[in-house]
Amino acid sequence: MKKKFSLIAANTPFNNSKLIYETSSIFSNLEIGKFILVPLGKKNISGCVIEKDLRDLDGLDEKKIKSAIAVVEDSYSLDEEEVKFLKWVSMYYHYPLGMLIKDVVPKFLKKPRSVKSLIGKGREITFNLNKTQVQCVNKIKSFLGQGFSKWLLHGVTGSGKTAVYFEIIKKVFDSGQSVLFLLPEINLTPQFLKFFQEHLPTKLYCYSSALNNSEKLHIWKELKSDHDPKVLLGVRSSVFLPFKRLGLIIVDEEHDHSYKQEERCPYNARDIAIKKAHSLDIPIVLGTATPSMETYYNFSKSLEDKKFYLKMEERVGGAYFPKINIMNSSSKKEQLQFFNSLWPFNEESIKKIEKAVEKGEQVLVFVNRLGFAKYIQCHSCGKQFECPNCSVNLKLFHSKNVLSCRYCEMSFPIPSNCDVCGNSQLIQRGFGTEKCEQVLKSCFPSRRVSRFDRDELRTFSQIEGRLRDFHSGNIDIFVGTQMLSKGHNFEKVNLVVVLGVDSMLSSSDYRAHEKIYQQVKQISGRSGRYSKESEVCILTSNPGHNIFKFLKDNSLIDFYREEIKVRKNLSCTPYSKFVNLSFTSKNREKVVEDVYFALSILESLRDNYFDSVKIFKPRAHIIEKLVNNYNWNITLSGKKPSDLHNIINSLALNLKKNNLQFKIDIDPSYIN
DNA sequence: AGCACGCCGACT
DNA sequence: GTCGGCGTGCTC
Repeated sequence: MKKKFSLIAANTPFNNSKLIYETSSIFSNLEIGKFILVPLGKKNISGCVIEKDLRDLDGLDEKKIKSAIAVVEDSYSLDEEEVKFLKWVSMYYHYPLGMLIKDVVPKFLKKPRSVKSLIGKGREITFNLNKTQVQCVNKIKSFLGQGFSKWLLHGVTGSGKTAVYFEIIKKVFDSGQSVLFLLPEINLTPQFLKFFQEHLPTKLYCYSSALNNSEKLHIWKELKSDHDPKVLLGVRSSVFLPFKRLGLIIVDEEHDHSYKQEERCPYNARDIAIKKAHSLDIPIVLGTATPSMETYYNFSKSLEDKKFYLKMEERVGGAYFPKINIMNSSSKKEQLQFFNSLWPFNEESIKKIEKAVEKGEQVLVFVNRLGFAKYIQCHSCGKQFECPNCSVNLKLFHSKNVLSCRYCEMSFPIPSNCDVCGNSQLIQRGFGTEKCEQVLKSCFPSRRVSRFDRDELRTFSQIEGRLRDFHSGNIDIFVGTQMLSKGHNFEKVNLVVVLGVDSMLSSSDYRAHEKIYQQVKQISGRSGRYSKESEVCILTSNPGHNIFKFLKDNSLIDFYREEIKVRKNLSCTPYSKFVNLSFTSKNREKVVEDVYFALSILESLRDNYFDSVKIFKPRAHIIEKLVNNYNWNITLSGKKPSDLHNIINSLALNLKKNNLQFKIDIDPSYIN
């Protein structure tokens, strides 16, 4: 009998993860998508069949090809559509298919632990939808079951997006189809889950990092075998789940950067969801209060695009927007921080907080940094205490009484004097949540001040406990990081104080302003959800900055119009596509040599074939040394995506010959 | 990515 | 001596 060969995608970067095996001796009819056990080196590993009956052995000597061993299990396989889809993701992100499959398909287990799907109670609920909500629902409904359509639901915080989602989801159920509801973070699932559980009459699933592999595999298998309509609430990795009869995808908080995976395959789940909706020919709804620049642009290009751009500009129940108050934190009086016991707050903000708590309200304080001080410095010689493994200063934590690095595990006891000059006066620079907590506690000794950050709260139940404390009124002032800014509904909060905006303003990333706008908007959404009068105080040493004008006037569209001009002039996203190439080595000279070698190849490729590609000079990553590895980048940009993809492929071929590895990040979420 | 192999420094 | 640290090289 003639031998048959198949192409297998396995978890190895070797040969771009695609390996050829002889499969005819064991399997007469092997299907694409099956996982089989194959020998690789001295080990047996599992891989997915991506092509069968190969005619071309890619110039490989037949003797070198080994025989596959066994099928992993019949019920554990991908179907051809999934393989096709994953192939596309692998191509688009230039990430080896076999490693992608390993990343997004739950590992095989004989007997996965079962997860009880929740059954919604389906209690009838009649929303009093306002006119805008009804219009949005009707528009989207009229396109359901009509194939692919892409919607932007741009609704300010508190405008009632959930009700709109709910109505559409119900309609999709009526036609017997399932819904994928994507959320950027696991902490946002409970509130939606609770609501859907109460009012939807169907099976509900949650999919997030809170599940272990066993539970993930169980859900994965259940989705494959069970055709009943269901809703799955999930984080980014759930775009890869194998739904049967998927009728709708919703991407909530579309602009959120948590949709971008930074490690392994750096994909953006929102973009993949759009591609998935397109290939399944179903509608997709992107919801947000602050669209990303690229989404805003995509929905404003033409009149036709604008038809799918739905705006909800009012808060339901006629609630008002908080007043945005920009405070100068570097007025003369505040400047002398050593004599100012209120720093990083100013007098005005402390007074506001005092007034609010006296009224029996609660106050939120946002700080974008953990710890007590950003770093410490010798007063005499200026020495800063740097991490020995990373090119960053060590951060001071009072609670743990250490200096520690946020990138590696290193921690040191706080030194009593400078190891260079012996001086014992070490100044604390910068601030974090701990510092703010301390200042507030000393300002308000009789009030209950509490912290909400990942340093203080390590487990899911700790987070829930602390939130319960706050909701029940046991906490007056809550100091937290971004993890407090999303999703929560606080009844008695009408004052929010935002600190640390200045460090974001000084970022070199071209998206910095967009991010600030989105974050501040998100944070202000926590204020005054149930009140007519509420306020957001932003402390900055640069109150005259343009961005604050837009924030104050609540004029997002004006801000975007201004910002998009900048993008156009600088040829940034959405006018140009970016790709980041990163090179790493333990040896600084080596990485610099590598990156300039890559540059020379790129330049000649560009000159000969891809003149639409723009190449930025190699430069060190913002944190050049990370856990003893030196990181350098080359950024490419261009208006022709195909040229970008082709130049990367050519570069990869060239560098492989030289045994040089690098990482590719398509549409990176920041550029330094 | 794993994994084995091999070379060197430290320690019962 | 031998245990174990991690640099290097290989895998259809």
